[in-house]
Amino acid sequence: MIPMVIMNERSLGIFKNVYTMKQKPAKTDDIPTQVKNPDLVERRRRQIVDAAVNLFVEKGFHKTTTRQIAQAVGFSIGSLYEYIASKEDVLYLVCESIHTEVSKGMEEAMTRTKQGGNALAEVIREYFLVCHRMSDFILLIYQETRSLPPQWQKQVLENELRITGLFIEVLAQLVSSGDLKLDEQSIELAAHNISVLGHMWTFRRWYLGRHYTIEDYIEHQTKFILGLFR
Amino acid sequence: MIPMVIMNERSLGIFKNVYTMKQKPAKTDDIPTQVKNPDLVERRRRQIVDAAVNLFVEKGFHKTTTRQIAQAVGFSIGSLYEYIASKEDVLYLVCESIHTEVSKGMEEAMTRTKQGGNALAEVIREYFLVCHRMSDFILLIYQETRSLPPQWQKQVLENELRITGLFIEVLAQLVSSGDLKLDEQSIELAAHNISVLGHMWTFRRWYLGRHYTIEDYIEHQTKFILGLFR
DNA sequence: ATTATCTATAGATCTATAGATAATGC
DNA sequence: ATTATCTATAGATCTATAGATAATGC
Repeated sequence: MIPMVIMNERSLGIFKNVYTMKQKPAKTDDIPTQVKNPDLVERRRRQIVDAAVNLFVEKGFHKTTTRQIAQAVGFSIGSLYEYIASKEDVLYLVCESIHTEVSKGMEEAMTRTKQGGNALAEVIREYFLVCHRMSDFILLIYQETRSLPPQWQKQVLENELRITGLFIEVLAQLVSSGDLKLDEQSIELAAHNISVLGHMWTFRRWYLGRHYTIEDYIEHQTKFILGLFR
Repeated sequence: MIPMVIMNERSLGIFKNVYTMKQKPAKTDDIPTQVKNPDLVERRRRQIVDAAVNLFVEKGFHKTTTRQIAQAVGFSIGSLYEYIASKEDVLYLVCESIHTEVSKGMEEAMTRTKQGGNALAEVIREYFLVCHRMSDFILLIYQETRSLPPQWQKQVLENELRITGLFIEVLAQLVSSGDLKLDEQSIELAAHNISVLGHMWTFRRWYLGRHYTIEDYIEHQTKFILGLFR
């Protein structure tokens, strides 16, 4: 379950509905299949995703062929097309799965830190660690979202907003508890900044990774972000 | 000419050679051509870049065909291959040209603001405006750098570092003039952050552009970045 | 003669499907 | 009988080049 963003509606009215969009019906309904057994479809699609995500990370979407995907999964090209209708479908399944993984990581982090004193620093830390673990996959989303058909592209972008919404939630709580004084727009932009600084570790890792550990990075960036609130 | 990063070597020794890498010989030397006249090569390649960049922005690199590029330039597929040796060459020319454009914008900005009182805010402003103007093209680099052959990929990443180096330079001057107290690593990361927050406007524009003008964005982000230095 | 450009196409893929085969359950 | 899987290939590209043609300069 994706936690809804809880916020003070009076002070944060503009965020209503933007960061809380319901998820579309599960992917099983979106992508046509010739196979009747739903459990089998789910299982096989998980296999497809597991094989494809590695190929996409390694060679990119366009340079990976449907045959390579089928081979990596361990069945024939014909069978692959029983579970999807096009190559783009595989990319969508992959993007979906990555976002689910990130969301799951963040949910765990949120419940683990909700009670703590310095909630913001804790959440930033957990988020950055998720970005660290998911580095290759987040990068993939940056690079290949545009290869998706428009309606799915939109869905991936909404997923990004949902994660940004988690930071809005934390910041809004700090505001309503009086620990922080920020207007609506500043809260929103700060939340986007946190999201993107997490991603920065993934797409500048070719440089940062050679000069900083993830712990260095978290420490410095947390100081930087909290600098706003002095 | 790319301005070298001038810095206090004692206090900023670790940056030596990393952000100041010399540019490789001009692209004309890197990419083979069948045509003898160098002026013609340069002129035609400019035409190729102008046509290709728009196609790549519109459809992406992989979904653009060499025939479409040739047609958009206005000559035959055969002629196209007199000026390049592979489709990847066109992508490299495009990436090169985008970086040259961004660098040019930043150089102008740097000379225009160097004398001013609040140098950092001015430079940030000018940089963000460059990102705004070059939005589609910076996004393209994020998406397609990985489609380049490794040696050119590396060159594109070095170009990114050069731009980050400009911010290091400005920050280092503030430090040496006593207006700012920051250690080496914090300066470096702050410079990366500024670079990436400029890019953020390009890759989250689908959302931010509907809620903020570029002026709003500059105002808020400048406050955010300067927050570090109170 | 030399340089630049064009036409026509070789050669290599790659996606997606039709039709055949094997496995499963009544 | 029904469902899942496989083999073989149609059909559609797409990159890159060979060889022919046109333009330029001595």
